[in-house]
Amino acid sequence: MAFQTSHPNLMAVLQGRGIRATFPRKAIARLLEQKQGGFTIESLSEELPSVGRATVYRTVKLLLEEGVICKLAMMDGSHVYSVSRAGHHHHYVCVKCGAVKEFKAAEVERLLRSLGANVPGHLVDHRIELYVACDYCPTNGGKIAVCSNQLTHQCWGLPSE
Amino acid sequence: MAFQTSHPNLMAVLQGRGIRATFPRKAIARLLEQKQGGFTIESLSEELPSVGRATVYRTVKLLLEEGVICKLAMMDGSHVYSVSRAGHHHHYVCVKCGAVKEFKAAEVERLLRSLGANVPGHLVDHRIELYVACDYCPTNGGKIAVCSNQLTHQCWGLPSE
DNA sequence: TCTTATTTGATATCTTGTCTCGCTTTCCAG
DNA sequence: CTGGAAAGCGAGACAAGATATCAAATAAGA
Repeated sequence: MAFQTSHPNLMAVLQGRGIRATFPRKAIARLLEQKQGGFTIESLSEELPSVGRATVYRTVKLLLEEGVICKLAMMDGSHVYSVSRAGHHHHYVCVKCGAVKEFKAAEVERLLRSLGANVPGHLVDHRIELYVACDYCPTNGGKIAVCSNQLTHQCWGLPSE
Repeated sequence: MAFQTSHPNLMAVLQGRGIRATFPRKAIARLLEQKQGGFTIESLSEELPSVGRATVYRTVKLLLEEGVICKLAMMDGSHVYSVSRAGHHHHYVCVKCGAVKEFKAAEVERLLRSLGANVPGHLVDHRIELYVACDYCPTNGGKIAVCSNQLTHQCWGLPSE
């Protein structure tokens, strides 16, 4: 299992695709580069009241298409996003506070290859999410908004860089 | 990997919980017991025009709570349901026609146990979905509604019981 | 059969996300 | 530096999926 915490320059990623560096996009990129845990569109929008909701959705979609953030499904079907710091990976998600932690495991890839061999057709993609109740998290109804960066940080016991 | 095709009596499951056997519920249960592949709320509602949408949602929710059907996320975030015939299992989903096939694999369970050991907290649940493009399926924009029972059946090459 | 609590369907509402459109901003050619 | 075409913006309309409301209908035990 390997963890990586490089902080990509999200705006640069978009510009590399010929996308203009506007004020709203830079604000979103800057904010996300600092995020430790997961985030929702809702929470992003609240943290950037000067940016329109539509623009938040549009920018998140662009970042998703570039593969620098991930969209994951919570147990209740709602979505949480997280900045993708490693290459291909999967996620632990705290069902209490919505914190997200990436993990990579060679066994998972091996397993997928073996499962794919039994399929009538071919494997196109997959979704693997592990839902965790973090002992350090206060129960707060699963609303990520209540969970500050410090909390999501602490939740997974990450080093406070 | 093991497959099971028992057809549970869905209405009986609900009655066991003290829920009344009304006409709409019996109609939904009867229909689902015959379903081979996945289904959407939309498709259910179309097949049972005499049953109100709200009742379809309500009954599906009851069945979900009883654990006799599964709700899975497609790649685009939309949802497909399938009647759960085995115990704990995961799913192959055809991204072309929405057909769903259950699978059980001891390796998956082993892997989950090992991953769970590395978690700061405890594993509450997980989600594993494999997206497959079935060679036998006509491309139809991913709309399950176009895919009759025969088609989903044939899609996975199941024996025609 | 009677009675009551449950369930239903129509419809309103809510949530999440996309689309539209007039105005603003970016950024490059000149 | 500009000037202007093209890209991007925000507000709000719209769409899809799902839940809540409530008067009327109905299941099921007395």
